Amino acid sequence: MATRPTMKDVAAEAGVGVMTVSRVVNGDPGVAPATAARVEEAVRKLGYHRDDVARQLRRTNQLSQTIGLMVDHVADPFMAAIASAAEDVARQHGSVVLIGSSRDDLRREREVVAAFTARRVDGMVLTPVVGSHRFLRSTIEQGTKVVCVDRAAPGLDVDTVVVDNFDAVRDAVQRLIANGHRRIGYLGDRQEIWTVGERHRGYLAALEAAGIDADPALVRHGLRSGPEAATAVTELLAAPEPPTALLAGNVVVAIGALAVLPPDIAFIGFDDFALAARMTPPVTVIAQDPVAIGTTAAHLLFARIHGDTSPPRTVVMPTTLIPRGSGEIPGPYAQGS
Amino acid sequence: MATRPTMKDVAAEAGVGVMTVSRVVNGDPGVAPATAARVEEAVRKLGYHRDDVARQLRRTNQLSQTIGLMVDHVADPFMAAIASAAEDVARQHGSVVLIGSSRDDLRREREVVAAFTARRVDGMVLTPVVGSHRFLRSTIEQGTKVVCVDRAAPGLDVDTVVVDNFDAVRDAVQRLIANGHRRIGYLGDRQEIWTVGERHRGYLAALEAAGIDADPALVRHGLRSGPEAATAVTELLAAPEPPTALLAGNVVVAIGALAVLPPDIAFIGFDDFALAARMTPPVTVIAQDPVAIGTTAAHLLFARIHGDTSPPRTVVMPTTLIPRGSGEIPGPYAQGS
DNA sequence: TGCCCTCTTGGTAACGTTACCGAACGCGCC
DNA sequence: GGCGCGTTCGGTAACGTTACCAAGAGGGCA
Repeated sequence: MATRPTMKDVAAEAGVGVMTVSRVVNGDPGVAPATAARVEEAVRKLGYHRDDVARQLRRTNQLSQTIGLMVDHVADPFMAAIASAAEDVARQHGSVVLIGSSRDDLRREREVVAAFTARRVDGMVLTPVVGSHRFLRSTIEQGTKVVCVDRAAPGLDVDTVVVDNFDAVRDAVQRLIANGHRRIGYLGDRQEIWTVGERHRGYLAALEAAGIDADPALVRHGLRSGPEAATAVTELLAAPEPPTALLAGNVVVAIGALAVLPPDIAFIGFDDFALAARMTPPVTVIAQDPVAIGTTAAHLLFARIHGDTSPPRTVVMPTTLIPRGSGEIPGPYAQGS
Repeated sequence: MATRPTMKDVAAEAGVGVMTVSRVVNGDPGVAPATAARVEEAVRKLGYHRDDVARQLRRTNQLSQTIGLMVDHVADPFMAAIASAAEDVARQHGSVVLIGSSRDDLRREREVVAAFTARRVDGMVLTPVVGSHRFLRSTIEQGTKVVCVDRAAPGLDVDTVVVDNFDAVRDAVQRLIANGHRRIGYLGDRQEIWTVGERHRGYLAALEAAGIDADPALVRHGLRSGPEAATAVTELLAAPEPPTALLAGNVVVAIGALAVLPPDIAFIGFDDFALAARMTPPVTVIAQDPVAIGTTAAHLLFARIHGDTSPPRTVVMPTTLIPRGSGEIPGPYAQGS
């Protein structure tokens, strides 16, 4: 196994100095075309690739052209779409993306962030988990840019891209109420997650505005997977006074719930998903645009990396309620029924 | 904005030499507890993080604890599952993952691979695109390990993890034929992609074995998105002699096709997807296990990184045909109908 | 007391690159 | 011819870390 060639090897091969090789490799001006050709020939012959590790070390206050992206779980389609969008933007800026999953574990998030900063990322996009993010303080102070996406990090004064979770869920629940439902179930992930908390608040606000007492028996928090959500639905519906409508707080929960949901129960899910329109009945959803969210977050990050020092801002992206049928199933109090 | 502290700063703060700081930071033995405590205090006070860029430079023949993962498109749920599995394995080995998408573009693949090697990754997992991969030769010779996943790279002698694409599709098409279909449509991505070619060959083999002439009018290649697949289905079904059954070569095509597919056309898709069982009719699929595939590929890669020098091998993971209904719709030649 | 051995500690030289400076060369002009 | 200038090139010193070696302190033993 050949050892990796260095500029010195290339220089020797081409009969020039290392500085000339450096200039050619980086496309710097001031090299005679004939010399450059000789160097490029040597580069090809030896299979030389510039070593960015050494390069970054020397160019201390330059950029590493690397950003980090930490999401809850890469396999989650919503997060995957954000990741893909972020990667596209990074590419436009000549950067690559380090990826990591927190799996909703603060210790793991810490480790991922540490691994990122140790690799001198220019900045990172995070979907923060529950807990204190004070450990990010020193990282930020040392110049690493941070943008939060999907979830806000309370106590951390950074750019944030979120959607109008509270309004969206409140409006959706109001819609269910208007369609004649009073016993509306709520299925959500861990309530401590910012997004989840906002959505739950929206649910409660809609009930309160309609003068409906919130029944804790209709609420299930902490659902982390499809099967957990399915079990929760089965249990809710087996209760003495089952709900006539359900709201699912995210797409994982929604898909899990739909696997066992009878077609006569009204249903609205947060996040759109493929084939929602082909279900029986077609599924009404609160749609957000993960590509737009990821793109916006990445643009904010690169603006910071490139010197934007304006005060941190929070961008609220819109959601759209897409009525397809499942959310329009009338409830027992529907007018005219 | 404070500049990033170095070991020298910590050493000055703690009143020790840099070597002592290095030892403490790396948990090396041979430092008196009292001294170590003083250093750790200084580390905390200054918010010091080890600079792995400099570390890697010095430890030239050591590992960078970074691997690359290049897939066609991160947002593709199949690829996202592989990415997630690979990240989990990487984490077990204390490594982080650089991610990149080729988007089926050889030039882009080259750039991503170059960006990976420039960052001295220990190895990479690739889903190679169409084209020659000779440019990987020098990278491999210089010690970067490569594992191909999902698709083989013809002409590249590396570990590869694939599924039995040919057999799986041939068996699925045989099943459609046994159910009375003779005009069976095929919807696929670019035929030049290894996986796609294998699946198409399986389709042709099943037809030939049954003595059915392959009708090119029933075959659509090069479908890169859901909408393209939907259009293709609409066109195929509008033809004078439309197919009575369809086989979709991957999940993106399948989901696109299902958006417009009438319920009386038999259908089998490659790759399982959420809620396939809840469609009307429930969708028969050839399922592969992306988590197992990604995990296997990552394990192979780390085995190589840790010194495995046995000859490259190809691991063929199993697929499972899951009959749910859509693939069992009888055709015009069904017995007893 | 002198010697050796262990424990702890620090100095120095790399790793591969680039920033900074200076040198060599050719050319035009006084 | 001498001088200045632009072009092309190379030497040297960093970047922050670790490998290697060496040195001082302290203790045990002859």
